[in-house]
Amino acid sequence: MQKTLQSASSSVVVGFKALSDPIRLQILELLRQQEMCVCDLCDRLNVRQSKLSFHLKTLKSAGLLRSRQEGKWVYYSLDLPQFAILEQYLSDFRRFSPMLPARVCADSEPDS
Amino acid sequence: MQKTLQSASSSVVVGFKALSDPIRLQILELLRQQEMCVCDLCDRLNVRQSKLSFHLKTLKSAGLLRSRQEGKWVYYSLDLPQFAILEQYLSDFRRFSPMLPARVCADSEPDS
DNA sequence: TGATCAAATCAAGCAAATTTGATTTGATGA
DNA sequence: TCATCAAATCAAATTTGCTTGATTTGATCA
Repeated sequence: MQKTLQSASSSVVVGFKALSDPIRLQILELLRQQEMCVCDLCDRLNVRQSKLSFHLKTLKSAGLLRSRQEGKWVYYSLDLPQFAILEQYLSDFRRFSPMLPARVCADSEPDS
Repeated sequence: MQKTLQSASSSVVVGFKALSDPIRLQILELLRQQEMCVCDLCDRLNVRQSKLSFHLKTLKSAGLLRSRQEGKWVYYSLDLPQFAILEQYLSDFRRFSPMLPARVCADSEPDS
């Protein structure tokens, strides 16, 4: 059973799941510009702190964010390598799809 | 309010959501090789027909699959342009992230 | 027309993710 | 030590997504 490429490792599923929420994409888009602390993100996104904390945890678990503590504050920033992995997973679909014509759906036994 | 790039259009969220399920990734990986009808996918993935139908609909709504009817059968295949859009969305994070150093979290008024 | 088969749809039940408000943790500084 | 503040955690309520079995739709063919 040869696999053409990687077979949906769970880190890919987790990555895409992390990307599948509007608030989380907004977080990422803000952090694309610069590292930010939780309180800043709260202000800019206008969401409650516990809610933000939940989504930050989701993104961090997925490997998309890193965090760093400085005094009372915790700064979050993008963890770019994981973005590259997901990007690669997607690009493989385009690169290796043979664009074959229809496969005839033989009702049963292929019978040589 | 200038947006650095696209701002998480809902089609991107829907796309990533569609990609965030193991069964759906398996479907895509099978279809990377060739177009297939629902019954073939059922056999190969060993899932019930109604379940598969649900996931195929999810993928198609997200723009990742196309379908084509031929007699009693419906053939599904990858819809590659949408893959490229999601790929582009991800790659923009890597391309335009300035990798700035820490942003100091000034408690309140910036006070010049 | 009626039988058959592939696929879609539907409603009900179940599982997982999200939101909310309250509480806890942990660092800072008086 | 105590007060304060940023952030994480928790339990409960809610919402959303998934699964299942049954039914419906629609095409084919006798």
